[in-house]
Amino acid sequence: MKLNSGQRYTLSRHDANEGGGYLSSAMDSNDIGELRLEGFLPYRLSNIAERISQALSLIYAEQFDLTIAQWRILAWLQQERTLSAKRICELTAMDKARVSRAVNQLVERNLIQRQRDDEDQRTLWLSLAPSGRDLLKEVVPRALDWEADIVATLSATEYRDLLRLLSKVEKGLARLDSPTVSTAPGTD
Amino acid sequence: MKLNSGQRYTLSRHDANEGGGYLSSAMDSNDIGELRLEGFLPYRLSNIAERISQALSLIYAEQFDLTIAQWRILAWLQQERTLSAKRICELTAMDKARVSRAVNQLVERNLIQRQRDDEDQRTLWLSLAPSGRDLLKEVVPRALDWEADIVATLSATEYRDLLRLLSKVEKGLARLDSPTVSTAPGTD
DNA sequence: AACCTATCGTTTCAGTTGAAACTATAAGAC
DNA sequence: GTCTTATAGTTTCAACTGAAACGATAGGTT
Repeated sequence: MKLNSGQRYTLSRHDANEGGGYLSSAMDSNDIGELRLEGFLPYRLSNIAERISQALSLIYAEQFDLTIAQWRILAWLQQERTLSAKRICELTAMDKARVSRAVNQLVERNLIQRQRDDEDQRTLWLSLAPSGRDLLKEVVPRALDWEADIVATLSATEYRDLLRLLSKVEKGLARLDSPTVSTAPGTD
Repeated sequence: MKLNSGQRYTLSRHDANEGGGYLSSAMDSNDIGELRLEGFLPYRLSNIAERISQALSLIYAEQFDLTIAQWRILAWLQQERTLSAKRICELTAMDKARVSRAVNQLVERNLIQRQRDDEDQRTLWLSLAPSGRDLLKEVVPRALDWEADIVATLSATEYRDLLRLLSKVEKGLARLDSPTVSTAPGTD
């Protein structure tokens, strides 16, 4: 299988897509060593995600004075009741410095509360403060309303399919992120 | 239709999702004024996109000393032969300062060329230099290979569906991005 | 010609970011 | 007890970012 215009490279984790020749857009590109960005998933995803984030952050920022980091933390706390900063890092894929700063700003604004763990003085448990809960009651409907507008072009089935396919991509990602567990029992 | 736990808000661009009750995840949340992030498309997209970008940028950065901005510009130039900085801004959703700096770095490294338009001295036409073309011949196969690994969990149909659904979302976005044309003749 | 407005790209500057250093706590080894 | 190593979260610092100001060019009006 001629993978890419004679170029050789060493680490090929998969040898071939057993179907052969599907994944049309990307594979077509591959055959001649060129890239068609419209068919390159990383590009498409980050492009769309960035546009959406930019547009959505207008709601967070202008109307509620929240950064994206702050909003994400609030949203997760609303869902999980209580979380450590470390867990938030994992959930949001933000680094701990960013999380630390956003958390501090939220605490200063009295939107969330911080409490030391009794058994491990290093960890702080974060949870929504009443005013944070109130704020979310205003932001969340707007965010959901806005999302509904965006996806109005999709049918119910398409919407579900999209989420499902994204989950699959996420799984593929996780598989590569932890290549050490290749033969492990698997925690899924 | 009870949209969100009694909260009222003024600008609701759509009145109802005529299907009613579909978009399960998001709409379920909406009914009780809470947000389930797993079903919130903006969150899912930016989360996955960020993880992918982070992972992919290891290839660009560590092995080829390219920032994401630089890589995007190279990839677009490979595809379009010649572009102005302005057009690159539109294509990549990056602001012009960022593009300007990335372009300068690429010119310094002799990966791209810059040439003034004869008729309009303000615009500079950018194109790949031979060494830039050579570099891409190395990077592109790796990027495509990496992508193939990620989407190996998807069937050919699923992969195409995903791209198609992303396009639909993009269209929804574009529709909202230009809300000024609501009553105008419409430039679509 | 002079003037006004618009556009392309660069630069400035203040705010944000993340890698690495750091502080404080924990837990195991001796 | 004292080491040593590990972990949670903070802070430092240098790099990056983007909004706004800028310089240069274009095109229209008078």
